[in-house]
Amino acid sequence: MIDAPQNSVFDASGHDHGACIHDALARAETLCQQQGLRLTAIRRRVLELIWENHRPTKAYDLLNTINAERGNAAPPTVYRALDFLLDAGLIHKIESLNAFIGCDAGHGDGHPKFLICRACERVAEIPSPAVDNALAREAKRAGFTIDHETIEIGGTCAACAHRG
Amino acid sequence: MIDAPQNSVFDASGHDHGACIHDALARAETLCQQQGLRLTAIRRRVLELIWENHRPTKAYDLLNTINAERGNAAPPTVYRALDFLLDAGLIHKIESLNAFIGCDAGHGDGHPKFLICRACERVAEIPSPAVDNALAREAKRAGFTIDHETIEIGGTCAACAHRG
DNA sequence: CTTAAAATGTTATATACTAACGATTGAATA
DNA sequence: TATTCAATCGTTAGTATATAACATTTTAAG
Repeated sequence: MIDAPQNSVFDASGHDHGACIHDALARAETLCQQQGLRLTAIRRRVLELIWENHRPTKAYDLLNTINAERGNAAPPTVYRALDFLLDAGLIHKIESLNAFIGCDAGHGDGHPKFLICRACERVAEIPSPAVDNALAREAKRAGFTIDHETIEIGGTCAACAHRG
Repeated sequence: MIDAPQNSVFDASGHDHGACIHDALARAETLCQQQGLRLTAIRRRVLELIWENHRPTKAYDLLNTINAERGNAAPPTVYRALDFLLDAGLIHKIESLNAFIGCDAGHGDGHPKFLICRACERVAEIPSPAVDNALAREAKRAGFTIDHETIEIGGTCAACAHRG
């Protein structure tokens, strides 16, 4: 009963973290190559740190790490890398946490939506055509054209609820 | 003067702005009286400024205004008033803008959801049981217990789209 | 090679928010 | 009415988040 829950979007069982990071970086390399974008050393390292952390990661935590490694990072160093990664669709910003998380490519064509566990700080990026459709209907009713959706659902994941 | 769009949740036609502010403050007075909360001068003024602006309003804009009026406001002056108003449900925070807007009491029991026009900066608070239900189903599927929803849809309102 | 654009380094500053503690106010009641 | 305790507010200081502006370096294209 202490095991991680099965069949959950938060499920980490069978998760090879090293492979997960590696895959994310490989996907980033491919995407940048395809789009003619430059995944420079700093940008790559920032993306890697975000995936290593595997939780919403703060800009200044990245800054401190990079500084420890290279010694000469200032805020713009990190924010510029983050801006690049956001524009490339390789990370998402969690507005309600002022933090950043890797895009897990699980949301397909829809807008990204996040379940955020306040207990373990993990985030699940979920697809939901039903939510997208409902929002599209509301927007249409209002004559509103959607550019971007910020959908961040805070609460408690199954595993943390079980732990009490 | 900004043109008033027609037939929209953004619709401001037939909108008597003075009455709108007055009504919001009257609702606040009533609610505080009912709940035994104290709508002090600062809190009342902050709420009034937010409604006067009728757009997402930044804490430091409030601070500057209050300072011009009273001369001795510091950040905690404004943030404490904002915390009170948030707790009382009289305003909402728009996370994607780090700004605050009056609660228009239009969302009923559901979680608040916002359509945010990037052109005119106006915000419509929309109810949508369909969205709430779809999210509830997704959460249930994931074994996730929802505490709070941040739903902020950015885009262009009908009036701004028409203006080109 | 040259050069223009992109990326990065660097300094400074703006914006967002909170901790801590003393002073004041106000409502409840001795 | 005086006392008192909690809520509110004033004030100082500090931390966290993010951007402006301009100099320098790197890179890809001509």
